[in-house]
Amino acid sequence: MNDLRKLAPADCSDCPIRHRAVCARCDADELARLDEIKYYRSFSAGQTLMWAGDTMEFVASVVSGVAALTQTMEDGRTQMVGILLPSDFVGRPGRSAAAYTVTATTDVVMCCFRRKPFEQMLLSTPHVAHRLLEMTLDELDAAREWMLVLGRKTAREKIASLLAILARRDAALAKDGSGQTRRFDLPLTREAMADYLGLTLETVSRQMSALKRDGVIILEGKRNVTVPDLERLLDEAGDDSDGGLPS
Amino acid sequence: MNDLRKLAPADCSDCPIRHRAVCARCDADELARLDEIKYYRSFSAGQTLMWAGDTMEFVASVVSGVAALTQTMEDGRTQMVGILLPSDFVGRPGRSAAAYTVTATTDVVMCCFRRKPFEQMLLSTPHVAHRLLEMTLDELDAAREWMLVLGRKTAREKIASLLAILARRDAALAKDGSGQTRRFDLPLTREAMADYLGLTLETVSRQMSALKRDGVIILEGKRNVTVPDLERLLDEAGDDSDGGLPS
DNA sequence: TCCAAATATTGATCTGTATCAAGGAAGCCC
DNA sequence: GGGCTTCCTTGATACAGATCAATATTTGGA
Repeated sequence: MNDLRKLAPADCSDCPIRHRAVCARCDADELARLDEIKYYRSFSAGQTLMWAGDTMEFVASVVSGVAALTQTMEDGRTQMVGILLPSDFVGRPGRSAAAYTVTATTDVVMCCFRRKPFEQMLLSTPHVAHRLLEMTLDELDAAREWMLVLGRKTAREKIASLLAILARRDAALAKDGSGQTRRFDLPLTREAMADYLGLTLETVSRQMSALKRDGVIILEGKRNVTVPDLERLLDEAGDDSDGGLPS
Repeated sequence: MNDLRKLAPADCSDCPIRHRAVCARCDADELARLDEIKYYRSFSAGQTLMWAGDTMEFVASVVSGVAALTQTMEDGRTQMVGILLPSDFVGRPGRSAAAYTVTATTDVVMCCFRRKPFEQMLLSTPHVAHRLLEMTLDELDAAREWMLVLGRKTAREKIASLLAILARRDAALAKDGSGQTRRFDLPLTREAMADYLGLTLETVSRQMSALKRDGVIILEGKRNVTVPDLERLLDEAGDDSDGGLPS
């Protein structure tokens, strides 16, 4: 995730998946086979798509919206372990039980593939397996980058890191390129941000206010964020200049 | 990592890789091809195998010893993002620059494959790619499990979580099965433990002392740990009974 | 065998974030 | 349009873990 490669291109608003996430190199025949085992599902904000431990009937890609992968301890402490943006893939071929709880944080449309036939296809279509390996390695990098955020950054740096990811993603989506000013809608509540960052929602709120007071971001309402100077934000995040993303 | 599947079986002390990590399903011909592009390298404790950003000439599997993947911020804050145990794989086919710094925490022997020919082999040998996908998914699960530890657990729970992982791994290696008492050598300094757990080394030391005082562990010297009651330790780690590992 | 360096322990104090608590703003249904 | 409900902000206080500091133990080399 957080990878430009995973963003839906403008010319496939219908199903970005077929073009990018799974079968960038599929021929017509292979696409037809995928179409056969594919179906769409919609979820509304707040809905849980699957619970950790559930049997998964499908693997899927996000067509639109944002979903969160979370792990929870017995006493209720919750950690978000991943965020699914359009074109991200969820599900683990070869394992039937879901490892995490998946919750829609906005309205979400998923493109699902029935698991068994998809696994068969993996075996017979090396470049699909290859693409999946590439995507999984990207996610592993993202998860490890996030470990640094969770383990070593201050609350302010954590917030800045999250905003930087969202600002870049949105800029890429909007294709407004290298414009200095970035403006986007937060797809997460303060509580969801806290769960992603290993903080409490009060601390998130305070740090958002502090970043606003210091002019690092401009807040209109609670969800609309403008970043007047991306460099400044990255600085606040403690990232060594480019944060590992191609731009 | 932290996966039983990745442990060297007793019958291939020479090179566990060929049997498990990469080519569990290779035929003689394929093994011969792998042998051609394979060589061994030794590193002594404390040595850095590669720096983040370095060009990697090879991908590799750990034959023996323990190595750490770390990320560092400009000001020196360091986070360990992975620990390489025997039979773990390191390197990213398709990308030449190393994403993390890799450091030997004990003496280490690696089984290296030259990168270019290995990538070729991946393309022509689907089950190797498949095995790699499986391993990468395991690592992703481990990384995400660790995100919960970093983001939400207390210092005491973090220490207990780390000890639990090491205790299980060692028990599996020693094949002493379900014996209640587990005894092993810590392959990490207090500082390395701190870097793994997102703590300071003083806090690690204090919590180790506290766990010792409370009878959760018995310490002989600084590095030899005995766990009289694994259940108790898992309890201290806050894990819901089995911590996600098969046993 | 002794010394120096590396590693670990323990204590005193400080501080960033959690926790507890009280409103305030925005959406949404009747 | 009033009154829920949900989400957010802000303040006061507490505490876990960081930091600063001193000492102890182990290791390795001459």
